[in-house]
Amino acid sequence: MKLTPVMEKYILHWGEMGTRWGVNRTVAQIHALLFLSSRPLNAEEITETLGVARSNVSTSIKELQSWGLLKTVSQMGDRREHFSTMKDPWELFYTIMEGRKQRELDPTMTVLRECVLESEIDNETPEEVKARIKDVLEFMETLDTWHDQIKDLPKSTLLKLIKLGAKVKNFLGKT
Amino acid sequence: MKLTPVMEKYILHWGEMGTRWGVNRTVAQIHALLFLSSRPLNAEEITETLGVARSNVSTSIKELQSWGLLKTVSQMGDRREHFSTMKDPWELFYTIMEGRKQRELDPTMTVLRECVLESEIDNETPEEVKARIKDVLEFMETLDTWHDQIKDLPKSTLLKLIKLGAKVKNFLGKT
DNA sequence: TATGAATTTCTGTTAATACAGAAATCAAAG
DNA sequence: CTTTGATTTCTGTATTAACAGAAATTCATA
Repeated sequence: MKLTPVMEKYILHWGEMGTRWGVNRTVAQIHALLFLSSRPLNAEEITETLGVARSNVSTSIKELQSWGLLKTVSQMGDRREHFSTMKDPWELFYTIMEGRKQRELDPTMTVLRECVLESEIDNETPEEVKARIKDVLEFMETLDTWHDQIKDLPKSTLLKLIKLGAKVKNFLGKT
Repeated sequence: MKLTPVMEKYILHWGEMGTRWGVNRTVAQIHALLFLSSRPLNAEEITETLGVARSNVSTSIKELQSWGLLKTVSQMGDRREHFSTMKDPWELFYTIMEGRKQRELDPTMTVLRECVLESEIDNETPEEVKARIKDVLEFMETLDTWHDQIKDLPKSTLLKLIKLGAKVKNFLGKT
């Protein structure tokens, strides 16, 4: 697939950002490419367009799939799998949030619960520390609940909620 | 500073999580240590407690400071600087959000705006691609506005907003 | 301004990660 | 059962990041 300079810029930047999010450059670049592409691409096309190793593409596709970011499309008369991704930034955002929740929030809450349990019986962890850990756990549980509540809301509702946020601020600002 | 097994577990886990967020392990561990600590610690104490190189602590402290996560405290009769961090998870969360916004959202919006401008005049970027990039930019601007609106809200107000979110969901669910 | 303690910067080493290319495995169609 | 194309796994290399120790710098105090 032929990239225009702007598409290249977009993809390269996305790749850089990816490294800040704990996914490697190639993974982020592939996602950006599929996001811009008007049609599903197969692994070979991705390899050629981005100029990375075929094997790298294979690994990265698996990674993107584990995030639930890829749709796999079979085309008539072509054995090769073709990949595409969601075009709606909101949907994308949610999917990534879901992934982060599973990879970061859930395991952390598990560890924190263990910490709370163990500190109840170890007779050496200071009360202050116990309380602090409980605070973090509670905070994360609130985030988790919130995530649960909004994860299925349609985009339009979410936008309303955001505007609501603004109103609450204005209201509170005047009192 | 002496760590109990639970504190150690907490700090080690936080370090692991740090690597998923683009900060290195030591940075995250130092932050976790200061978070649990009942008093500000100096660089030497941090070094001994975590068993990492003194120079590493120095670099990591600078990194944490650049995120606005450290308070520096001078103690009477002690030339050394002592460091502490916020104890309120919400405040912490906001501070990190602010940092991420500056490091990720802001530069990305800049690049996207450049992409939009350049694609207006390059006569080669497909309309579809232009639209897609604009969508992402618009999405990020919405996030940015939202961030602006809620960043100064007190914790209590935010909690109310979250509960409101639940109500909106329930309401919509019934119609 | 000289001194000494503390911090920061510099340098070399080690460890971890990203990556390409080759080899092996798998799956569908004839 | 074989062929063909695709994916996955394996292996070696290169790049990046983490780290320790040494050197240099900073800064408060005398």
